[in-house]
Amino acid sequence: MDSTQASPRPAGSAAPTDTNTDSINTEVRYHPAELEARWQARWAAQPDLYAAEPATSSKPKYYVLEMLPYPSGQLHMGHVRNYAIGDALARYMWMQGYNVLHPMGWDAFGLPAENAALKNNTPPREWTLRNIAQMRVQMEQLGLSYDWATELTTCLPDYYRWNQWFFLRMYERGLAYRKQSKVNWCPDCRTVLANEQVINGYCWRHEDTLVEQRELEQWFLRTSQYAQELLDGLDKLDGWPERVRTMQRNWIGRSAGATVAFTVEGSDDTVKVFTTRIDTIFGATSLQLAPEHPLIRAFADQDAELAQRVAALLAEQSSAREAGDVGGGAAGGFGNDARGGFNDDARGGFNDDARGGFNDIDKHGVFTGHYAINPFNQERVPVWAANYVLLDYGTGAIMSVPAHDERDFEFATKYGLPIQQVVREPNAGETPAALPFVAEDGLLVDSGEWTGQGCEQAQRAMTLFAKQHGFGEATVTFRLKDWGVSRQRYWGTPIPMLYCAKDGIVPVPDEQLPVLLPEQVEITQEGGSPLARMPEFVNAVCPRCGGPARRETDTMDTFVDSSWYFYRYTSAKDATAPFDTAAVAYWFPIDQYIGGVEHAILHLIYSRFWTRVMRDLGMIKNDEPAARLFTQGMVIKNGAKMSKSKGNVVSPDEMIPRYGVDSARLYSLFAAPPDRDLDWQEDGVAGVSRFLSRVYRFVMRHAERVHDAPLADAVASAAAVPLLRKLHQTLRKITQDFGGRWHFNTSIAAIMELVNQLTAADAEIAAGAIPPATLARILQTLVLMLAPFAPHLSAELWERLGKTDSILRHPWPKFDEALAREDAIEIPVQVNGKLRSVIRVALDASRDDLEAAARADEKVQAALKGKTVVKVVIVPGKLVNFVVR
RNA sequence: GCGAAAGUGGCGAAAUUGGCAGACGCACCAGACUUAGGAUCUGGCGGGGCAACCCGUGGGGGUUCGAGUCCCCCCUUUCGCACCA
Repeated sequence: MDSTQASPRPAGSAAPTDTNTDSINTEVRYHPAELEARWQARWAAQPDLYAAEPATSSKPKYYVLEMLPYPSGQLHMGHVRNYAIGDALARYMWMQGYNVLHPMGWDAFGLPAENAALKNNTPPREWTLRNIAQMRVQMEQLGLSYDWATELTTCLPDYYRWNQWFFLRMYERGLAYRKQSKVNWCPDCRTVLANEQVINGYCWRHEDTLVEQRELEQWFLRTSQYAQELLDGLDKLDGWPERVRTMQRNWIGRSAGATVAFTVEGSDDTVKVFTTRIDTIFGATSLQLAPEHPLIRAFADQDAELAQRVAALLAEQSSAREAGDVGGGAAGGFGNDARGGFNDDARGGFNDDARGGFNDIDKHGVFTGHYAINPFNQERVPVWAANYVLLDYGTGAIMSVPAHDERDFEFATKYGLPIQQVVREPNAGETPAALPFVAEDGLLVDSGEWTGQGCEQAQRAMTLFAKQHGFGEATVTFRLKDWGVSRQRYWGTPIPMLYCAKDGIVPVPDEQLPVLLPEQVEITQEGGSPLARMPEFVNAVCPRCGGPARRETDTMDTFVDSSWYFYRYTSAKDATAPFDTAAVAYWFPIDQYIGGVEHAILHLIYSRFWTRVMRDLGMIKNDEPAARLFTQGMVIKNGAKMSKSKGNVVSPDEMIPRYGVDSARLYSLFAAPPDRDLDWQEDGVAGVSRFLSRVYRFVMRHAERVHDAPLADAVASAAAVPLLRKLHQTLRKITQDFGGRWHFNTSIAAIMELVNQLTAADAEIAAGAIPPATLARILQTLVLMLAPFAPHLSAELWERLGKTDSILRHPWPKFDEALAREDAIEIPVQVNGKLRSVIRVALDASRDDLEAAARADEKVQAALKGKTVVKVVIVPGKLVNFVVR
């Protein structure tokens, strides 16, 4: 920023004046670029301008946060919209007297930096830090009210060392563990992915890349331990969108039922099945096991032909998955989604109909030749391997009840397995329901001692019976699995673990943290983490025995970084702890969190988990990170999501020189309600810019008149009455919008209406029809109302009005209900529900007054002529309706 | 397939509880001021009709004095879930 701009020019010489002599054109004109640069320089000279007061402040606190971005290097209008919403709220809350925390940071680890390193031969750290510097300049140009003193960058050791610290704490408590298991492998990322990062079988970053399953040893965090609590907590999160809560409920996927052990005939082995319908167990006509089930393996080991058929089943399964890929290929590149927050990592556009087909693949199965015994009725049932049974859900085995389950019915029909009905419709005499009959309101038949019971009663009784006889128990199953956090990538937090030949897995001691990520590293296309090829990183000393140890070379999922970052903003420079617990106790939970809905499952479930872990470590008191969540809509252009591949990305760098920051921001709030998608139209930005220009010229025309005037609402002239009324109506609406619906588009429309009315009275005002004290009130209130939305223009005009205090902390004005009240209102008069006239009556006109006034109206009389009035509907303050024949 | 949200002028959108449909803005049209206008100002702007008036909120029914708003059926779009036993 040019230092010569650091002080304001004296009033009157601010903007270049036009050379012509026209009376309107000689007026000062709105030059946003010059005005905004000047104010930004002034603000930059006050580094603590947006600093929150410490946690000891007596003011009520307000923590407003926008999701931190991935530093791609370029802001787009999705970011601008996200930040404009948060910034308006922060500024409003400051003016309302709150102690506001409004920080910003960088989600700076991640794959794009490695890709860029390969492409440009630039080290990931350098590329990332350069992008951050560029984007910070862009943010400063947007005039956003961030306290940069609390800025955090997740790829720097003073941040990621705490990822490692938390990892060790979780390891100590058994919440971080290592296991060999089947994991999701993205061949394009060349790393493992968490379940949350696989969407319909595809990689979340590579929407055309089918995720493979690999058997690997990996680090996991025990999210499943908190599954029930994460689910229960959703009921209390009434400040979160229902949509997000539903998505999380689906993801957690709680299912209550029972496990029942079937004995394998001719052996001591049992097969445990999970069922939510133990009441239908008398109708079980086979067991279906996942093809990968250990028992199937055991059978196959002794039966070459079976082994071959199971292998064929598995092969078919994977080829069916790939068939689902056909036709999905046109979806188009990375979803550089236009919403703000973590963006460039997030992809959109998953729901092409062409994909997802493999979810509904044909059912295939193989009979193993073995049988199992139903413990309830001692019947033999055949044991099958079936492709529709999932290994990693429940026990990987089911009892198949074709009469009462659609999938089992389909399978049994195909393979000719018996179908045994054990539940009938509750009302006798009805024609029997078609099978499969899946409702749970029926009565049991042919079910031994439970025959005649209702389904729910039987479920309880049969579960208890199984428990008492030692072959079953009530079981709750969750879809939510543990979070696989190992990544075979370089640009992430090193997992602070060592492998010693003698002592096994050994955690890095706290005092050796951070385990620094080496900066000089060769990024290649080869598989595996480049860290594994660096002896100076890998070779370490075992802290237990002093012998040689090998360092873990996997890094952490970048979602670890964003799982707790908002806590550190409260004490971002703390070198001794992840955060100051007293500061967190004051600031948490976040009062308002704002970001895109694409993290409804990912970031927002991980951070809810992390919060609970920290609570159980005794570090914090809150159960949830954020009391309120707002998911803003995307910015689209020409009917499509902004994306590089479509070439319709709009950068603030092109908008700002043309229209100014205030215009770009105001447009992003004006063009649509913030929760809806916004169609970017440059003409619309121009329109908003014209509006700000009208405000500027109007205030500047009359500013001199109000210098030194005391403020007064007192109505001293007839001309002032309608203007003051409109002023207070507008103020009331905006105040209510901030506290309620957040429909800033209509807030801004209301200010436009006010300005239209004021400029229409321009000549009167110029002629002195409004006393200076009243005019001062009007102009100041107008400027204050614009302050959350157009901070640069407001600051300028505030000063031009002769105010010397900072508008940033000036108290938000209070509306006056009496002044806002209309003294007369227009009431529609209908005849048979059709509008016939509008009458003007006193606000408190009685029913009789209304009817008399309506009947006196000429148009109403014409409409009633020759008709019989059957009824008159009168709603005082609303309408009059004559019902006639 | 299941669930949710949405569908209003040429465009973005308003209409907080059933009560004047289309606020506000864009685009467009006409005019003023101009040597000039991507500036500014004034007026117009859902459709039909000279008019009185009629029609109009995805389509069809219904409730009501009165429906964009409530109920039923259907269509379309978006989002979520989708062998979870």
